[in-house]
Amino acid sequence: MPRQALKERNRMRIIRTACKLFAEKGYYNTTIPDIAQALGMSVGNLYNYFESKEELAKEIMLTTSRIVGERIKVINEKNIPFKEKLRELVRSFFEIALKEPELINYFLRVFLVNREVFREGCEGFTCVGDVVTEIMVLVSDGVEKGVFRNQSFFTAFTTVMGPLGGMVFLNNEGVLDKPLMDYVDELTENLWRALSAEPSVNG
Amino acid sequence: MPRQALKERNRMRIIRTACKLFAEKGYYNTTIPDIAQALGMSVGNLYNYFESKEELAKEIMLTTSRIVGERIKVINEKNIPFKEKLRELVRSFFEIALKEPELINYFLRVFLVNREVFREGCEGFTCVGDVVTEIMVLVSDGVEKGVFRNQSFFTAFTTVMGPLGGMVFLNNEGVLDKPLMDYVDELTENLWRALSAEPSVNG
Amino acid sequence: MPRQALKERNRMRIIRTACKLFAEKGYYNTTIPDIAQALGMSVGNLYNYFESKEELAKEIMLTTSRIVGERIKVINEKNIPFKEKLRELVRSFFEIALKEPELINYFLRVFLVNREVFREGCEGFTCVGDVVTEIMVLVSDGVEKGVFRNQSFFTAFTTVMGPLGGMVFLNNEGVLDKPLMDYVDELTENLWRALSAEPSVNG
Amino acid sequence: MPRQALKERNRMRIIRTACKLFAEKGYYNTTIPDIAQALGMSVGNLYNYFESKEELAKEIMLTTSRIVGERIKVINEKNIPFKEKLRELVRSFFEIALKEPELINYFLRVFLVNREVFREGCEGFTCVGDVVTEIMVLVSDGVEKGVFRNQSFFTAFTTVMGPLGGMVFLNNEGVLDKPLMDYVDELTENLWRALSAEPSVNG
DNA sequence: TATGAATGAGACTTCATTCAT
DNA sequence: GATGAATGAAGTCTCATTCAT
Repeated sequence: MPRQALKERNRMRIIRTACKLFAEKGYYNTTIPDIAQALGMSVGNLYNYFESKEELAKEIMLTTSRIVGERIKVINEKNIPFKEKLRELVRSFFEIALKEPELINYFLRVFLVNREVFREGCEGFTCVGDVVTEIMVLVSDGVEKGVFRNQSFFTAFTTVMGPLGGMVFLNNEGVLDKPLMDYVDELTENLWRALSAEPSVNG
Repeated sequence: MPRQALKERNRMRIIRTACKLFAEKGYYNTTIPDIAQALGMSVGNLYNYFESKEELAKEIMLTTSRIVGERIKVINEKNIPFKEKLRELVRSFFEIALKEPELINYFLRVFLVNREVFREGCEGFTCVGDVVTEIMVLVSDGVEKGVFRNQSFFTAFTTVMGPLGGMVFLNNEGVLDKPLMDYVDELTENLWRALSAEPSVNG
Repeated sequence: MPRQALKERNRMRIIRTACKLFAEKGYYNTTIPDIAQALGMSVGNLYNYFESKEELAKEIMLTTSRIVGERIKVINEKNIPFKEKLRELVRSFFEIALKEPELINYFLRVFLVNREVFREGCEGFTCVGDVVTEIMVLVSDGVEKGVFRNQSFFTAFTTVMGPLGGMVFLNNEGVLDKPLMDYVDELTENLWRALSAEPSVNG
Repeated sequence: MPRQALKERNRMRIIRTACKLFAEKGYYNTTIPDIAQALGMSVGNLYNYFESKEELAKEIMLTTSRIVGERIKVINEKNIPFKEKLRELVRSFFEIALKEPELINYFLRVFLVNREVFREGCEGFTCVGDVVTEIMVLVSDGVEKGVFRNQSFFTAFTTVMGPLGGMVFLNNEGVLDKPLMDYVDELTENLWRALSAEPSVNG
């Protein structure tokens, strides 16, 4: 394998491992030696790949956002009714939270919270652009097709992502009384009704 | 003023000041000397009031939750339609976020994120019980009156609180293109539709 | 009760309580608040009786030495053979160690070890003079009567007190396989032979 | 020199230096920065070698006990009368106390006194096993050969070590009126008589 | 005399980062 | 590229002592 490819392979290994640790223990409770040890690599060598802990955190967010964004993109490209798109989104989000929890938890526990870390270089959500973009596509497609009410992107975005994040959080905390997946339909119904253009009698 | 009352007054001053700092800079970026300095008090004396940084953080969450819970309680006790209750909730939440941002931000930036800090002593959301209770009352009242669909408390809870938290977060980040208060109606409409028992044609 | 007497009574209570705490936990692991709490007294008031932690420690040693010294004096004044005096000394020392362990342990764990605390004001063993004096009397009486060999006071002193302290230490550590009192005769025999003027064949 | 060996060399340097400081000033009066400064090393680096002050203290005791144990072992292996073995023991102990006082003083001023530090990991005198073992060998050899009276190991142990420690202590305190070495014969005589199997007229 | 809140110096420990090998 | 010993600033917490009440 060429030099360059080996380095890239290592880079990805570091990102994945560090992502897991950060997501589990939080940014400030994960030390560089922790990460190095989990990788079976020396501390010094880590710095050959990332110039600082902060930069590593940003790279992880970029990569993670790209991965999650692609999953949503697949849904967007499906030729199914919008209510089913929402259901797929919920299901897919929950599935990631269960199978690759670090992807969602990194977002919830590292990105959303340690704003100071992402201040420079992630202005205006650059670092999570891929996810934001796909949600934007989902919503504006629906509006364009007359399926969703026309509304500010921000309310639509939080209306969708807020509950998703919330359910995953509660699941992580172990307070849900059923498996996460059992909430898919109920939550989908809420999201659908929230966004749908269908008339509401008292609305 | 008696000794006891003075001490209690001081305790509250510490809680309020520390809450602001934690909410602004995050738990790990706020040091005990920072708090002491903001209070014009010695570091050692802080420890006469709270036995550790963690314990202080928990007390803040308890107090904060009690304050916010009472605001919601006022709404719950109003004799107005449920859609208006939701609107009041959104308005009230946004108002707090604007006037006393530390109350909401402490929750978003400290409690939700630094789980390790609240592990012992806040099991099962004891520390935020007051807020959770009032939301629960709001929802189950609505269900009882046939105004809201019957659904799992958890989905209802995240459906309401997720978007609220999300909007405040975006406002903090400065990405919204209008003042936060301008989103009240739009968001209320989403929440109302999401919970409402009114028929949805395709639902 | 007159003012003066009340104060003296309190002084003794402080000395006894502090002695116990110091003996149990060591000088540096016992805080002034610890002592105040054990006394049900305020920290500030403690300083009305002793001007510093060090001074308190010295007063304790003086008092303790006086108490132990008196016990030995009683033995010295008995009209019994010297071997029996040694046996009484061992028995008495062990008895104190069992019934009022703080008296011996204060000496072993506080006085002998934290020399810096007793540097000023306890020069040349002033603080434990009473015990030293009585041991000196015991030995020189024996020498005078021709029962003990004439030897340097220091070797005689350590020959007697070293093993006594050692046995109490081992007992505290819980490593002895019999009750402390069961070692009285064996140890007495050693001490007697060590000091005795009787001829030793190979000596 | 290989990395590994350098690290080990450093480890020993730390142990020796810290031993001296602890022995001179006591455990609680010796700070980590004190030790680091004496070593010309940074505080942080000390923690690359020992994970806490307590652990360092235990390692020192182990090493020190090993060194002293070996000195006694040499005596045990000599082919000389037991009285001479005792004399050699006394002489050797005093010699160490004079030339490498930290070895004995660490034992007297740190180990014997700060029991809380050695509670975990040094149960049952594990940390000073080497010295205890050699004394045990000396005594039981003598008993076996019929030179010493048969007696409980504990009384024999304290009968020997108590006076040795006592003399060194008095020497440290500067109260002896002759050089420490001048007491060798007198003390040997005491120890010999204390342990010897030879008949004692009144015994 | 009695109280206990307040002080502030200082203790132990952690950790991102560097750099000689 | 890889190693890990070394740095040193900074964090949390402790505690003898004081002093206004």
